[in-house]
Amino acid sequence: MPSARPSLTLTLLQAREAAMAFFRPSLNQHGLTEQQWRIIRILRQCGEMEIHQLASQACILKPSMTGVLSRMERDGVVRRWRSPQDQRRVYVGLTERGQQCFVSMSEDMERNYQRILEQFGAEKLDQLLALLDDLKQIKP
Amino acid sequence: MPSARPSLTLTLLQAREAAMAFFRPSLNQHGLTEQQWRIIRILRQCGEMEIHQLASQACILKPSMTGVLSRMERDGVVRRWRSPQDQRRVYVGLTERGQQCFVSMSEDMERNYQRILEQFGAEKLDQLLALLDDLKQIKP
DNA sequence: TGACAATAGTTAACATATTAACCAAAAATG
DNA sequence: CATTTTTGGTTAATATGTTAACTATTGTCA
Repeated sequence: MPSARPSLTLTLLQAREAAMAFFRPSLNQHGLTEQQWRIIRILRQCGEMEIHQLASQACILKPSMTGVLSRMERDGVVRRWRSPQDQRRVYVGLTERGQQCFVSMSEDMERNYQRILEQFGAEKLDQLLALLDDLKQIKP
Repeated sequence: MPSARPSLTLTLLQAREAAMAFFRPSLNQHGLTEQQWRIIRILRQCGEMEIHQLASQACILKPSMTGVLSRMERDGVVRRWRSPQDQRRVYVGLTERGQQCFVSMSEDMERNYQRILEQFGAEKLDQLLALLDDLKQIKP
């Protein structure tokens, strides 16, 4: 029964699960998956972009992206189009319905975020986000 | 193009991906998935336990657990048995092969961990783990 | 005791993760 | 200019995530 060092990646996962528990009910009510909401949030904030950029930011691998975007396009929340200059590149952006989807979610999400702040504290959250931003920079 | 607050859950995910990038090659070489390694690591540290306890610690939902444990049992790294007192409860533990699997991985994992420490720093890692442990406590 | 609720796991259906293999278009190179 | 390499996406196969519904077993309480 050796008492080993705590696992960084497992602790990150457990902490994220604790935070996600605040948001999951809202996602379910709006019929959105985690991945779909990440995409909507990023596209809302950064505007249209190429698929591989979006995949990198949203932590979704390209093969998954293919399916996720197909379903979101089917549901009318995003649209895709190829660059005329470079036929390899495909751009993605929110549709009007996608914008509305973000707006109708944002009040709920803000409320959930405040509940986390109440339990965790604003200063600690700032510290945590700063450390996480640093950790994001490490490379094998 | 509103500049919103950074997303806690997304930042946690991105940071975890950055850390996982150090370990994934070793996992692949040993033919283990992330989930399988989490299970092996937890069982090694805590000993045998019930499935729902393991699921909770490993952040794996019970329906996923069914499949993961079937495959690991098929491969001979874990074994399952029902409690005679309470026929609902199923216990899981590492087999001898499972123990060996952990040992043969641990050198690699320790080396990867050290590489993260070099880039990130031991103090910052301690701070981060402490904050994450706090964040794990929040409840909706 | 018997109806009922709670618990532990599984099954089903769909969505996503992961690796490898593949294809088309563009860039690099000789 | 033709060959090769690189880049951006897709397809395929297997593993896992997620919710809901379901089974079996145990605990509760009138």
